[in-house]
Amino acid sequence: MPRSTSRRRLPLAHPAIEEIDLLDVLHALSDPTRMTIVRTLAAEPERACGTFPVDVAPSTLSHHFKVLRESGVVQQREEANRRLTALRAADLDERFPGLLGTVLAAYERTEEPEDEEPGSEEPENE
Amino acid sequence: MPRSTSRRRLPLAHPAIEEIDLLDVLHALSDPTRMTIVRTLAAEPERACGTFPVDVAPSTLSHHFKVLRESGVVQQREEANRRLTALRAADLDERFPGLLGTVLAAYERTEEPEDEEPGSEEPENE
DNA sequence: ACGCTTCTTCGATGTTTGTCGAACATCGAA
DNA sequence: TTCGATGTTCGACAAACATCGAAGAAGCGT
Repeated sequence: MPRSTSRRRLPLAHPAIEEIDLLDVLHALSDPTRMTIVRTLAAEPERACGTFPVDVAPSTLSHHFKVLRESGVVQQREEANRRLTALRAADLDERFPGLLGTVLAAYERTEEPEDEEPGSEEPENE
Repeated sequence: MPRSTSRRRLPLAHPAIEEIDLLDVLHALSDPTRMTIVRTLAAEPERACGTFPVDVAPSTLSHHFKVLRESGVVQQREEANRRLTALRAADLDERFPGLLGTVLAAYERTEEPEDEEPGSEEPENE
């Protein structure tokens, strides 16, 4: 059996900062599941794939991570048998200043109550 | 014969400000043709459908306007023969402060040279 | 009344997308 | 090495989407 030493170890192609396309980012953010992932990531530095508060099959989740990664929104690194995902907040902010923050703020403003926030959960009154 | 007086005159259903959905807006903005429309509109108060610098069939254009209108990004009104489209910049800014401006700025930052800008066309040097 | 301009609606078409289950790969632990 | 936990890749599939051409509707001009 060909021991390719590791297949998941392949560089995990992330786009360079200058390669990040705005339309790709907007598209990546326009899906509910992916937006949840991004919001969750905004509150934590890093997180394993399987630990996100989304309700889809593992393979579907994997697909969404691929979209987010290839659009430059998130970054993934291998750690043992897990894959840790992080927001590329700084990179995005360099490429598109203020964009991520504005989008995130816009989302939170919309879904204020009765929405289990992944990060802080202070009951905000509108 | 029922003179409905006009069919295109129907209110042209636009979502109310509070009805505007962020994910719908992001999706609307994630298409190249629609982004061009929005950019064009950002430079002018109003414009007729057929006068946008996009290269698609009229029916396709109509479809894109529908997406933009139903997501709350643009507003359309009848004027004689034509349908005038305008950006709902103020509404969007009330709903999602800063979003439109940030996205637009992000786009311009990306496509600096060799992109025929719909608005001003001074040869800017990067 | 007739035609011209503008724009929409209606299929049709081919592509992309979100979703799943099954199978596979990797790593750590027993 | 055998297991279990984690994730990915591979079809498959239905729904959504961008696109077009043809046909239709409204209004302006002649």
